Amino acid sequence: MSLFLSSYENRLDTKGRISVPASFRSSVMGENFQGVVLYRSFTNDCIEGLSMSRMEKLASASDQMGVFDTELDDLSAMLFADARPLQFDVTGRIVIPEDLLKHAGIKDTAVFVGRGNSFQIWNPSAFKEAQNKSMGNLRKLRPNLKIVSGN
Amino acid sequence: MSLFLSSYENRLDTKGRISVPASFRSSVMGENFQGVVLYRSFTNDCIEGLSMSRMEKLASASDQMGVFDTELDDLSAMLFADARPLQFDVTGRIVIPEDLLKHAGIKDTAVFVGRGNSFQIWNPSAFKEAQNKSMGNLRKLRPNLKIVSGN
DNA sequence: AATTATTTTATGGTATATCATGGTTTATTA
DNA sequence: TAATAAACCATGATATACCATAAAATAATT
Repeated sequence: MSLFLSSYENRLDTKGRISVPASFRSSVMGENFQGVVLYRSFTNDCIEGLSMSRMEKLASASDQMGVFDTELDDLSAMLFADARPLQFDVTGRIVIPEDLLKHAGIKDTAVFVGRGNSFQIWNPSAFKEAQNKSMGNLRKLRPNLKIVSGN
Repeated sequence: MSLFLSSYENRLDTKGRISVPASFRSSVMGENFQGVVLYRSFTNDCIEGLSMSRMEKLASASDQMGVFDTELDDLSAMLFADARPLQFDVTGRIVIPEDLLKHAGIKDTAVFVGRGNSFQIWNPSAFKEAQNKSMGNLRKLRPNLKIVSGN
């Protein structure tokens, strides 16, 4: 499974359909579930996205840990209850459920934001704001920030 | 076997019949028992649900451990005694036994809640309450909560 | 490098199938 | 035979499969 990288701004049509960026689709290529899993972010006003294979990994992890870790149990419970498996149509679109759109404040345009093993879907202006904010935080905390270079 | 994901609110008809969500049905597709196994939750006022194949896995697991762990033995004994195998009808409905409904306080509407490898059936308002509670727990314990990212 | 051709991708609209739900009839069994 | 449960049939709402076009990106050609 390849990574979710870069950002793409796409439009929703009248039925709430939206194209998943082609590069995001290809990172799910070869898996048996041709689609993504979405859920409302617990921490931000945005939608979180995962591949089904990753979701399955989380399931087996929480299966084994759950007995001992009630916190993790709460977490995974919320996650699985909220998670929406959404299959691509022939042209690579999904329809994002109403409550998810509402949670992210998305109306007619959305940004898909790569996050490596996952991705997020944002209202475009909300994303810019959040981005500025975290950029500000970075500058504040690390005036001489350098990206680690390593092979 | 695919995962039980998302939540679905369905209605019971006058005979106690209720549609098992199509996506839950499809996660049992291909198994020889076309239905689910239900039992009263030990920890919550709700009904627990499993596929038959998973029930069988639990059986063999407790077979191996049970000899040494009397607690686990008691637990699995209760589980097997209480478990009800319920076959789908042609349209994908089941009738949930009276005592299970009573235990979960379900009257005319129920929510099927995905939990990964299992699911639960709740009274809608009771579920909302429980969900708020565990969300509260999470925020309290982990203000900077992040979903596990790893392999 | 500029232009054209070809493929991929995004978007819009319509038709079809699926699903949840209700009702009716036939079998079971107490 | 009355009561109960299982099989059968019907339907409105909704989602998804299908078809068509526009825009963009890539490749090919001059």
